[in-house]
Formats: sequence, structure tokens, C-alpha cells
Amino acid sequence: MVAVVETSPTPRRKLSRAERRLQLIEATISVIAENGFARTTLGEVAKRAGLSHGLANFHFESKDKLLAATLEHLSDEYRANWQAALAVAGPHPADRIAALIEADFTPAICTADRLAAWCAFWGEAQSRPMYQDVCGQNDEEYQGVLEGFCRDLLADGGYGGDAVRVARVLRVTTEGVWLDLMTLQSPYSRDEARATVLAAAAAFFPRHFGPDGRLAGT
Amino acid sequence: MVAVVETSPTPRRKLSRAERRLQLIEATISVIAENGFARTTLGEVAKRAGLSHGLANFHFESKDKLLAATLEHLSDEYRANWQAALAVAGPHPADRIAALIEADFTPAICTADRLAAWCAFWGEAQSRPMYQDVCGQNDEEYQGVLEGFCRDLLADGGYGGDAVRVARVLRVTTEGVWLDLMTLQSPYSRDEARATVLAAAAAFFPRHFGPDGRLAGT
DNA sequence: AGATTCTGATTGAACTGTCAATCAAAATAC
DNA sequence: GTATTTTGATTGACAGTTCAATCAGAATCT
Repeated sequence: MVAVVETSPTPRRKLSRAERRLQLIEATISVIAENGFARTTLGEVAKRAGLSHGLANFHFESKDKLLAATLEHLSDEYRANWQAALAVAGPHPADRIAALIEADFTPAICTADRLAAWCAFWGEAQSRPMYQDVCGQNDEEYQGVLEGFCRDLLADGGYGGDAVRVARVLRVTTEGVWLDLMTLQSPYSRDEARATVLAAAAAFFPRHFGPDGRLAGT
Repeated sequence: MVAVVETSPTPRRKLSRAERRLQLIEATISVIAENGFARTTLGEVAKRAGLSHGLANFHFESKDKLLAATLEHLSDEYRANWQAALAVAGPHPADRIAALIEADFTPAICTADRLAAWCAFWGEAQSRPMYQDVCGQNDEEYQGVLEGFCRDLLADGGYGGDAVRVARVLRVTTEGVWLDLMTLQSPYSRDEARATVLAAAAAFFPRHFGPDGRLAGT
């Protein structure tokens, strides 16, 4: 769960400032995933990190700022993930769209804890400016990049349709299947979730995407 | 905001049991929409309904049960809405799919308060059995009905594709654009949201749906 | 190297405010 | 008159925040 040390019986005071912050953020993700936003307390976060509850306020000044830092961590991590995927993807717009979809289901990103935390933040987004402050820019960047690839592929492939709406469908379908994995009584697998997004891509770009993803040789 | 009385200076004891419960539920929706789940208190709910705070516990036994009743109200209302839309829709599967999509954007259902409340409940769904207990059956019924129409239209129109995944894309696209309306920095309009879902339908069923919805004469 | 000082991370108790739940009394309906 | 609904004060628990004391490790001195 916690990505850092916290192993030996006396690991105290071993971690740097940044590592300690990260440890508390990971603990926060875990608590939010398990208890929900409304029942996330500093005490539980500290307990899960094996630290005293005063520390959270020492490192983050307030509960709100800890939550904001947690969301920022998730958002930056997400952005770094899709940008890394694009860096090794082919130049064709279909390759780049396929890379973006695939990136959303990377095991490192698409974990139960992280998905649950994302959903919890979305649920609170309406009532707190925090979400838009932290994620607004990253979200717009992602939508813009995906829109560009969709525009290219629509033109390149001679497809009809509006790039903005196509990109939006692909993005919200991903978010939607994530939500399904959290809220459904009997959720389907991560592979089925990815296949669902690819089915949408195949509907918009039938000569570049098939039921199993990117079609070769185009 | 509140759909019921609360007008004259002394409206006390005017409403029946069911009406009073509904009044408290509407106030709860309003508070959740404005403050989020984590900051929803019984005191604020009662205040918004113009009642004293002891009443919430009198009519619903506990805060949890008030929240569950609120979710149940939303879920039943949603179900009644799409079933009413189906009752007046044509028999062709494309007509029925179009009716379901249209129903999701009815002004009575697709209000800022209700959307925000739905998102808040989704955010808490992972950590409380409440959501699945209350909505699981309705959600499965909706998915099953939509799947049936998709299966019929895929066969009838000679389309390729998997009915389960097509239905899932249409459903989560609707949920996704709802979420967008809540979380985006500069959200688009309800009409644009509906057009986005219709764009997805047009991708799967190009001979039955166009950019502006259901195509006539098919 | 060993002793001393300094820094700032860490703890845990105390304080404060808030909220859900309870309940006795008042108001209202039947 | 009796039953039901409503009020508003009270209670107890709990969470966020503050803070003084502690302590580990780094830096400095001899």
C-alpha cells in the first residue's frame, strides 16, 4: 500500500520531507478509497501511515491542503502516465489515440484505490473549488490533445463527425467504465472495461480500430 | 429550490407525513448539491426546509436513513422518467433508444441540483453498501432494457458490434457528460451534452441516427 | 574523533467547535 | 381528550487544530 520505507521496527526520522509527504498522501488515497470522502479523518490517515496525527498538520498545514495535495498528486501522476505513453507511441493519430486509451488502463494507474479516490474527488468537485483549481488545467490539456488526434484521424481517414464530440465520448467513456468498476453490483474486468472504450473507438474509426483495438497496417 | 410549501409565516403542521418526508428529501438534495456529501448536516437540511433539526431524526430515524431515502427517491424518479418516455415512444428499437437518451436530458431530471447529488452519491458508492442496495436493481434494469434495444437494432440494421458494450458506451457517455457538467471549468450546455450522446449513437447506428438525433423514415 | 550545539521532525495531550442523536415539553390534529 | 407532530435545549462523541516537550540526526567546535 505505502510505497515507501516504513519496514524496520525503528524507521523513525529516516525519510526526507518529500518522502514523508508522499507517504501521507498515499495513506490518504488509501483511506479515501476505503472510507469515502466524508469519513476520511486525519487520525485514520496518520494511523495508516504509522505516524501520529499531529504530523499531518505539520507537513500540510490543514486537512484541506492535505486533500488538495493528494488530488494534485493523482492528477500529476495521471498526466505523466499518458504523456509517457505518447512518447513511445507511433506518429499516426490512430496509434496515438490507441496509446492514450491503453494508458488509462495501465496497472499502475488503474488500481482500485486510485479509481475510488478519483470518484470520491469527482463527487465533491461541485461544492469545492479545489477540484477545478487543481485538475482544471490538466483536464483541459488532455481533452485538447485527444481532440487534436481525433481531428487528424477524422480528416486522414475520411470519416464524418465532430472531433470535439468524438474526443469527449472517448474520454467520458473511460471515466464512465471507471465509475462502473466502483459502483456496479457485479463489476466487469479491467480488460472488459478497456474493450468497451475500444468498441467506441471502433465505432468512430472503423477502418483503424477493431473489436480488439488498433488495426494493423493502416 | 424546495418544491413544497414553506411559504406562510406559520405553515406548521400543514403537511402530511409523506409530504413532510418529501420536503426533507428535497432539502437534502439541495444541501448535498451545494455543500457536498462531507459537509451535509442535519441542521442545514432542517434549516433549508424551514424546520427544526429534531424533525429529521423524527421522520427518518437517522442521518444514514435520510440519505438512503434521498437516494431512493432520486433512483425511483429516474426510473419513472425513462419508463414514461418509453411508454409514448414508437416501437422501433431506434425510436426507443432515442427516447431513453432524450429522457436523460428532460429538464425535470437534468437539473443542476439533481446532477450534483447523483455525483455525490457516486463518489461515496465505493465505501458504503447503500448505493448498491438502493440503486443496484434499478441500474441493472436500465442496462438490461437498453441492451435489448441495442441488440434489436444491431440485428435489424445489419450492424456489427457487441450489444452489451454498445449499450454500456451509451449509458456511461450519458453519465460522463453529466459529470462534465459538474466538474468542468467551463461546462458546455445541456443541448451539447445531449448532442454528444447522440454522436455516439450515430457512430454505432449510422443509418438510424444522425448528428441531430434519430433519422426519420427508417 | 568525540563532545556540544542546533535544527526541525515528531509526539501526544489539550482545546475548541461541531454534529448526530435524545428527550421532555409544547403545539397541533383528530 | 388522546395521539401525533414539532420544537429547541441538552448531551456525548468525535474531529481538526494548536502547542509545548521530546528526540534523532546534522553541523559545528575542540
